[in-house]
Amino acid sequence: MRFQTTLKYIDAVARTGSIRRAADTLSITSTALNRRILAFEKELGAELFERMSTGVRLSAAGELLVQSARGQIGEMERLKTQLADLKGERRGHVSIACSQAMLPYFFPEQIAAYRAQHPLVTFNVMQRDRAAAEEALVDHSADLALVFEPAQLSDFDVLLAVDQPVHAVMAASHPLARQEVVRLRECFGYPLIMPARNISVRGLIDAAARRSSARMKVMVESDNFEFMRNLTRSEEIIAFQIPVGLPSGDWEDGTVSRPIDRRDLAVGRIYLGHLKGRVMPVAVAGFARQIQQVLAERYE
Amino acid sequence: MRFQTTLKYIDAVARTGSIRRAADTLSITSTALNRRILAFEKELGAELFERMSTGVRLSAAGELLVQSARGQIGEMERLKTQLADLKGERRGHVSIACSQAMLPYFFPEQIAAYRAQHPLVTFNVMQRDRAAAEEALVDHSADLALVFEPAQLSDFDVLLAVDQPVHAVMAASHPLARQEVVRLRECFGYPLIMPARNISVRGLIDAAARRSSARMKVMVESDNFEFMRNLTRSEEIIAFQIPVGLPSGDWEDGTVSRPIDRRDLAVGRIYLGHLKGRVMPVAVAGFARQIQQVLAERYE
DNA sequence: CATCGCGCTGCATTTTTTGCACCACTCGGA
DNA sequence: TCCGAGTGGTGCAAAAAATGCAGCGCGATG
Repeated sequence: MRFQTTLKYIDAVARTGSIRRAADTLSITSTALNRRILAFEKELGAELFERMSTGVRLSAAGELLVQSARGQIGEMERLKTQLADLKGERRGHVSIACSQAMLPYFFPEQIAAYRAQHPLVTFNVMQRDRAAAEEALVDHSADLALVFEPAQLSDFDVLLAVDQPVHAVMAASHPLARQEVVRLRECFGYPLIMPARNISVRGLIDAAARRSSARMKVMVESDNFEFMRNLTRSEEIIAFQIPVGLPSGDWEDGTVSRPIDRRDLAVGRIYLGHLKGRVMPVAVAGFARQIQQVLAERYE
Repeated sequence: MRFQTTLKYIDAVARTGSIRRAADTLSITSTALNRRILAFEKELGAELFERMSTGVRLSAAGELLVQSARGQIGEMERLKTQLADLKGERRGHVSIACSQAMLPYFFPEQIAAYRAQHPLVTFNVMQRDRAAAEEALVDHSADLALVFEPAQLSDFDVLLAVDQPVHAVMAASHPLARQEVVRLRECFGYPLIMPARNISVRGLIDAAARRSSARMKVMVESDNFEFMRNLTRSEEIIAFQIPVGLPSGDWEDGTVSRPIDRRDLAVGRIYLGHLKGRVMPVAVAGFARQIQQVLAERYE
C-alpha cells in the first residue's frame, strides 16, 4: 500500500536503529528516507527519534507512533486478504510463534491439513519461548501464538487453553515402559535427562522435586527435545515432554512415552492466542479455528 | 495526516455518493479525486465503487475498505491526541451521540465541569435516537454514546448502565405534586402529555398501560421535552421524563417532578458506551471516566 | 430530443520526491 | 592525537507524481 510507505519506513528505521542502514534494506537513499522522517516529524509536531552519533533510537512519541503504525500496517494486510477472500481467492499468510514442543509433530500435521484445503495460504512458523512469543505478537511479527505456560497474558487474547500433563519418554526396553502410567518417584529412581532451565516443563518438574524427598539424578540437560529423545534410545535414561510434542501413535524408533501420574505433577497448559484488540485476517482466523477445534477434541 | 488523504477522500466520496460533489467539499478538482480513486483501486486490485450514471455507490469491497479506513483515520486522530498529551497539552476532542434527555441539564453541567479542568478540549454533542446513536459510533461520527434503552448492543462496548425510573412532571400546583411518589394509576386519572412513539419512555408507559385496566387520557404528543414540560405549567396535565433529564434541584418555573412508584413501571436504563474494539483518545477516555463516575454515584 | 450531471482521459503545469555531493559531528582504534 | 568510518542533515538539480483545464461519452430526466 503506497500511502503507508512512510509508516513502513519509520518501522524499518525503528527496527534497524539507523536511517542509513534502514535505507539500504529499503532500497532507497538515506537522503530520501531522512527527509521523509523529518517531514513527518514536522507534520506531527513531535520528534520520533532521538538522534545519537551511532544512529537513532525511538523517543517516547516514536514508540507510540510505531506501535500504532504496526497496527495500521497489519490492518491493511488483513483488509487485503479479506478483499482477496471476497474475490474467491483463498490466499493469505499465517505467522505463528510457538514453543518448541509444537514443531516436530503438531504444526506439521496441522499446517499440512490446512494447506490441503487452502493451498494458497502460506505459513511462517517461529520457535519462541513464552516471553518472546508474546513480544512477537506485540511487534506484529506473529499473528498467533501457541505456547506452553505463557508468562504474562497482558496484550494476549486467549482463544483456548488446554491441559498438558507431562509424559516421561524412554526406550521401549526401559523397565518403566511396561506400565501404562508412571509415578514421578519411580522416574527419580533412574537417570534423567532434563530440559534446560528456561523451558517450562523443567519448572514443573523442579517444583515437584522440591516437594518430594527423592533426589533427581540429572545426567544431561538440553534445550532440544529431539536430542533428548534420541538419547533415551541408547541409554537407560528418562526424558520428559508434553503431549503436543508427542506423535499421535508411537514412535517407530524404539522410544515410547508414558504419562506421569497427575497426582505427582502440576498440570501445565498450552495457550492459543493472538494480540489483544486485533482483528485477524481470514486465513489466520480460519487456521486458528482449526487449531482450536483439534486441541479441544484431543485434549479436553 | 498527509498520508491518509486518499483514505479520507474515499471516505468523503462514500459519504456524498458522488466524486464531483465530494471534490467540491474537499476543495480539489474532480479530476484529481477521480484519479486517486482509480489508482487506488488498481493498486488494490478491486473496484471500490459501482459507477452509476447518477454517481457512485460503495461496492462490497469498498464497504470493507471504508470501514477499515475510518478506523485508521480515527486511530491516527487518537494517536495525535496521545502525543499532544505527552507534551503536556491537554487538548483533544470529544464527540457524543445521546438521547434528548441528556441535553438540557446533564451534558451542559458535565461538559462545563470537564472543560473547567481541560479548557483545550472541544466537544460535539449530537442528539440521536438509540438506533442512530449506534450508527454514529459505527461510522466514527461519535466517540461516545449515552442513550436510554439502546436497541441492539452489537458493536457497542458498555462502560456503564444505570437505572432510570420514570418521573411524572407537572405544575407545582397539580394535586399529585403534594405526594413524594406517585402511582401510575393516579396519573392516569389526569390528562397526559406523552412522548412521541419513537421515544423509549413512551414504550415503557404504553407497556404498563396495557397491563392496567385504566385508560390513558393522552391529550398531547410531542418529541420535545422542553415543550412538554412548559405545557404542564399552563394546564393541569402530566408529562414524563427520566431523572437524567431533570435538573439537580427543582425547576424555578413552577413545575416539579415526582418519581413513579417502581411497582408500576418497568425501569429503563441508560447506557454509556463506545464502539467495540476501538481505543479511545485520552480526552474521550477522561471524559467518559467522569460521566461514568457521576452517573454511578448519582443513580446507583 | 435537448439538457444536465455524471465519471473519465490527454496534455500542459505545478508540486513533491528523490539522488548526488558535501557538511558537521562522534566514536574507536592505530 | 589524529585519522577513518560511521552517523544525521542540507543545497541544488533532476525525476516523478499529482493537479487542473478542456473536452469526451454516457445515461437519466424533463
